[in-house]
Amino acid sequence: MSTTGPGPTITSQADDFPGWYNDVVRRAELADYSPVRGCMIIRPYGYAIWESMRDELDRHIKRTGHSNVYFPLFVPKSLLEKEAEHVEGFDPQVAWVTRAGGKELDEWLAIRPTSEAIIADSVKDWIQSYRDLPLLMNLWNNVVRWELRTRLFLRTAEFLWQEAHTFHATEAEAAAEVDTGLEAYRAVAEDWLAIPVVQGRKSEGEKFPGAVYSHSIEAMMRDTKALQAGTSHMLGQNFAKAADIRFLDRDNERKHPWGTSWGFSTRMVGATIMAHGDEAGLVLPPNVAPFQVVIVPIFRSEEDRVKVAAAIEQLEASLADVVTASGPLRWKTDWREETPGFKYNHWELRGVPLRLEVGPRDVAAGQGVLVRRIDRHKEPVPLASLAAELPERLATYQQAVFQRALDFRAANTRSLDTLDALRESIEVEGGFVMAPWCGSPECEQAVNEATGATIRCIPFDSPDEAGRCLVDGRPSERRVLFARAY
RNA sequence: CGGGGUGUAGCGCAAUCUGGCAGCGCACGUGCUUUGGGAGCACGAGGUUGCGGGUUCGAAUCCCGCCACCCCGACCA
Repeated sequence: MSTTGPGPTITSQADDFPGWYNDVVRRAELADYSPVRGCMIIRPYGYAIWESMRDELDRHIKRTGHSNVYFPLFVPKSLLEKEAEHVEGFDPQVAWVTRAGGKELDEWLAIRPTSEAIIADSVKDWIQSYRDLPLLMNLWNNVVRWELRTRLFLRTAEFLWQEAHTFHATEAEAAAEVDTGLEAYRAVAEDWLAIPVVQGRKSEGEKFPGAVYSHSIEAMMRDTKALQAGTSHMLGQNFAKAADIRFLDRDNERKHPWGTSWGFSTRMVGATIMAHGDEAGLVLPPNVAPFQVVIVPIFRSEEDRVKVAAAIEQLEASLADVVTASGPLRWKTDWREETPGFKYNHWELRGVPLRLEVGPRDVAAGQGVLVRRIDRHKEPVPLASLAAELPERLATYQQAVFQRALDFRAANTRSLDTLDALRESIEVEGGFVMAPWCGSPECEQAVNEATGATIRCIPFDSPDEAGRCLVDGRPSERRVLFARAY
């Protein structure tokens, strides 16, 4: 199955979601495979989407008092191994440099899978007094995790991300920082990418190796599977103890600081594709769309072309001053020598929110035909007033994308009480299932083996509700979120 | 790691069984005609048939070895 009409097509979302995803990523020119297995080449259109969410998150990070820094790509083996749970969790995924400068290295160098270890070691001299705290740092970098099964953007051996690392004098302060990080992710996901998320705590089995606890935001893709979209970790004093970081507190006692770390990666580009896309390709929220409006000129004769060009030129002059929620309006007029139909498909595949068709009939009427990508709704609009209306129209569109995702999630979330009902629901309908759980790893494992679903998180906003665990019937305090996940 | 499959132009494939000029569609270049939902015609460019070895007058095709990738399982999260 494929989209209608002649010309190249993409795999139908309904028939084969992974096939659809791959086609969209490749055909919309977001990314390519690389000569290195599991690694990806991010192309200009894909990188522009990443830059938009990166820049927005960076604003949140700086607004909340963090400074950007840089630490090395290489982590000495001895440092990576200091925190026992950490090294055990990452060991199979670490890539090593064993040879350099023409000889075997005395000490292997890990290519960072994450930077907790090297940062803890590096900052121990910076932290002497409670006056040196909190230390709030953030890195934008690349990391390598040697994944066996990779998918463009979603899980690649090398990926781009941001990792915040902070140190605090008290546990309460560190706990508040974990919330700060997660709130930044919620804001970027929901307000910028129009992806509604469930915030919650990870189960013991799913938390970050070396963390005391982990929080995450979880999003629903359009195949109803879950995607972890950002994590924020309470590291407690684990890494501080491993690296022997101590500070002298107000009470003249030497103490280990409490740490946090939180990360958000290029996986979110994949989330944006899968949370909004449809049979025609990408559907991008205006805030991240590299182009928010595309203008398609239509003409037959040279005489018509001149008239259309004049009208568009006049319109473009007014567009130059338009400011949207994500900065100056980003638009493009497509003058390529292709048919209008070709261009419609081309820009729909790329998810451009608004398309303005301008032909001879329109010019005669002083209007254009504005078409919304999300529902192909067509509307004649006067060219003279369009520029002034665009910020509002784009804001409305952004909200419509979010609302549609919210409705989709609601329609695919069920509250169930038994393992049989959960299995039936996961296998037949997919989606999210809210079910009571006693808290034991054994019952968590039992659900996973029976259904393939995992506990995505223990949601913060799930109401306290006494019940019985869906596996062993023991008392449960609240419902947790089960789903099959990427 | 086990089982199965596939490697031929940028992409998708045919030719392999039965050895005999390496082809088709899309994409790409030029020209003309076109342009309100993926335009048409003509001409053109593009190849170490995954790599190495063997058999043969002759190998994409047969034989041996290697490599890569995909699917299923296992493992991991």
